[in-house]
Amino acid sequence: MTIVVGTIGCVNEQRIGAVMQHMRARGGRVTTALRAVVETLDETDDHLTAADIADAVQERHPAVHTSTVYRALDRLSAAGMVVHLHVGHGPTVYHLAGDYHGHLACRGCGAVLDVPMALIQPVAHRVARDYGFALEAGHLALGGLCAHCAGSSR
Amino acid sequence: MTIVVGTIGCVNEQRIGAVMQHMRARGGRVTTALRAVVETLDETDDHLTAADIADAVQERHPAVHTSTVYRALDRLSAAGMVVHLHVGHGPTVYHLAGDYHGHLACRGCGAVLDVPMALIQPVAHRVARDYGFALEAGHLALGGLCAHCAGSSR
DNA sequence: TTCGATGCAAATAGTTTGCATTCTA
DNA sequence: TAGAATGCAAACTATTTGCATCGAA
Repeated sequence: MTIVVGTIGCVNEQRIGAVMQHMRARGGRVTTALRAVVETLDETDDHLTAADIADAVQERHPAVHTSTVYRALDRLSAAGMVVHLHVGHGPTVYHLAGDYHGHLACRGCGAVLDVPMALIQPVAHRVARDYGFALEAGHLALGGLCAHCAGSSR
Repeated sequence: MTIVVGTIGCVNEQRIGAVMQHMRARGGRVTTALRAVVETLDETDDHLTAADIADAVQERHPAVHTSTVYRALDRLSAAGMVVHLHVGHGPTVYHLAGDYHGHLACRGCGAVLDVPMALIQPVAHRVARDYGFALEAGHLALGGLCAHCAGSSR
């Protein structure tokens, strides 16, 4: 799979179409709101809050209500097309399900860093072995201070 | 009036006294509410939510308001005597600062497992080396499914 | 007797829900 | 045209804040 990393609006029509098709296949209906939510998530590499998504969607479709965005995200999550994660205090953030990666959240500036899952694997193995615990590391950000904030705080 | 703590209440008068003294030393005042919050945290090994703490405190001191509990927890956190962590969706949970440990939170049953920090160290080192990220692993629970829930879900 | 802490009420943020209506399949 | 999805308002949970009052040092 190719992920084009562009700054602005690199709409990946193919990927969006695939998501829509998947949603329809499982008995859901493809609506303006659903499509707009997926488009918004597709246009960025960031992790967006529900409010971010609602704002972006409403720019093009003012009638779409925030609660509809939440429901679309629920639907997409249930279908496994969207992943959400919790970042410390802050609100839940969402991104399209793609490569499975871990997250580092800086409590200084709020930035969320994606890290390869390989980095988390050793811990995942150990907690599985020692505690029988099935780690879902993509679902939660590890907290701390990023290089910049750690530097400026001393 | 003395109310004997029913069930288990392994009250550690020494530890509580130490916390109180520390709070006084830094210019704070030792109040009924503050003491009750610390006692509540001292009486358990669990990680309690603000609501849990408020309930327990109000059993003995009905006048203590929930917002006072939050303020006491803030004060104790600022002094480094209490640590809080975020567990997935759920509310923030608190415990007395003691040994520094990591947390595994089961999204099935909500249980929070304490794990020795040594288990997290390898990851902490790698993110420090590769990203300059200072991991604060005690502050966030790693999500997943505990042995029991993972077992019953298949 | 001062200033930190409290009680209360009210505000806030994030998210969910009930219900009548709309629109996709 | 059936029932999934929506818009809206209202509820809900967790937490914070303003302000007058109280009480520890």
